[in-house]
Amino acid sequence: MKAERAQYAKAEYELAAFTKAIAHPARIAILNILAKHNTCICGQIVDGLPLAQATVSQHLKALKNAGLIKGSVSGPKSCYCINWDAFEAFKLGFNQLFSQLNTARAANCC
Amino acid sequence: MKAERAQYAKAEYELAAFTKAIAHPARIAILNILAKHNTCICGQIVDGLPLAQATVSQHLKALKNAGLIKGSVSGPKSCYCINWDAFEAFKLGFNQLFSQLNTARAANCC
DNA sequence: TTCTTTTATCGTAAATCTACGATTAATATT
DNA sequence: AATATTAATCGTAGATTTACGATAAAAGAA
Repeated sequence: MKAERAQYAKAEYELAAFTKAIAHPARIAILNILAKHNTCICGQIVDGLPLAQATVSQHLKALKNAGLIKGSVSGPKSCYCINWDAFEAFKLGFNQLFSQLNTARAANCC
Repeated sequence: MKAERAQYAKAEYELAAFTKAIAHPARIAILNILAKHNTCICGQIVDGLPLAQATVSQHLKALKNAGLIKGSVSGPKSCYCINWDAFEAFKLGFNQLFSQLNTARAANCC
C-alpha cells in the first residue's frame, strides 16, 4: 500500500469515515434498532441480530468510535443510543459535497 | 466467517452497499470532481488524485458497479458522470431509515 | 463469598480491500 | 502499417475487516 503520500480534503476524509462506519448491514441494523427505540437501550441488540455477541460488541465499538452512537457502560449492563448530532453533521457534509443535487443536472451526460 | 446464515432487511443491505461504495476518500474525491464538472468528463480524473492509474480505474469500477456513476467507454477514452438518480434514491433510503432525525429525540439518553 | 448475568476484549482464521506495476485492448495519429 | 495514447484488466502483496470461541471483567443475586 502506498505510504499515504498525498491527501484528500478534510471533508472527504470525514465523510468517508462516516460512511465507512455505516457500510455494513449489521451496523445499519443496529442503528435501526436504536432509532426505533429512540432512547437508551440496554442489551437486546444481540438478540435482534444474526451474529455472535462478540461480533455485535465489535460493531458497537465501531459505531461508537465513529461517534455515531453514545454508550454508557455500568457494570454488567451497557446502554446505547444514537448520537443524532453526528447524523446531522453527516447530513450537512453530504449535502455540502453534493449540493448540485436537485438543482442543475448535466443534460449532456452519458 | 459465518456462512451468512441470516439476513438483514433489504433496505439495510442497499444502504450498506451505497455507503460502502463511498466509504473511501478517493471515491468521494472522484465524485467531487464529477460533481463539479456536472457533465461527462473524459480522463482528467487520474491527474487529480494521488493514485496510480490502475487504482483509480479500480475505484471508478466500484462506483460504477454501485450505480453511483455512469460511464461510456469508447476506444481510448472514457467518459464518466454522476448518476444523480442513485443519489436521490440513497437520500430517500437514508431519510427513511432515520426519519426520527429532526423530530423527536430521546431526552432520557446517555 | 460464590454464582450468575452481561458485555468487553483477546486471539485468530478467512475474506475483502487497496494499492501497484505490467500487460492488454481499443482507437487515433503519423 | 507502425506508433502513440488512454483506460481497463491481471496478478499480487499487504492491510483491514469480519466473524467466532474463549476468556476476562464488573456488578447484582444467592
